[in-house]
Amino acid sequence: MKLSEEFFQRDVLEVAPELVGKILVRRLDDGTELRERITETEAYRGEEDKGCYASKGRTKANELLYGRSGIIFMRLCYGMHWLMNIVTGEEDQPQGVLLRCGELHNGPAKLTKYMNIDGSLEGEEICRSERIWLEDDGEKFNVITAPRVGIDYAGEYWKSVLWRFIAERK
DNA sequence: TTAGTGATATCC
DNA sequence: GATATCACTAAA
Repeated sequence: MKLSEEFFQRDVLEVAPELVGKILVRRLDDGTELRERITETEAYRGEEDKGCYASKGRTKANELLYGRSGIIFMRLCYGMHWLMNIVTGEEDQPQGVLLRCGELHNGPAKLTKYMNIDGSLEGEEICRSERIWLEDDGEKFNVITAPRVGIDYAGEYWKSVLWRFIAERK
């Protein structure tokens, strides 16, 4: 079952843990379908979240985060790694889910590399796209929480908040 | 541990 | 305009 737009229209703190265990499907131009279960996500929420791209206000680069839910927001990191985010929540609320790793590939950039995901998917609507979408196969997982990674600069509070969600098979 | 890589933010 | 920073990975 494909995930609907309503799924992403809720607060990121509801969407992120529920996204864990869902299946990311990527259809390449030659018709090949790649699928991988998402095993780890992170929530980024609002301008007050120092770890969020939007913490320094709205810019051209993070504009998509403020947009409608279900839109894919790509970030090029360290010049060579694509990280994939999905925008959630209401319009004008900068929040989104980072897909941090899949069942077969640990590491956010490995996931996108394997899936052939790059800047060309920026702005794609994940509920309407023919190139990439998410499916729910009904399988349930335990979701454990942990502090987010890679935001040492964000300060003690935002560093310690448990907005990282990891799947654990039941 | 360190190099590689490039967009963006921040500083002149 | 320049440079400092960054949610990473692979190779050593």
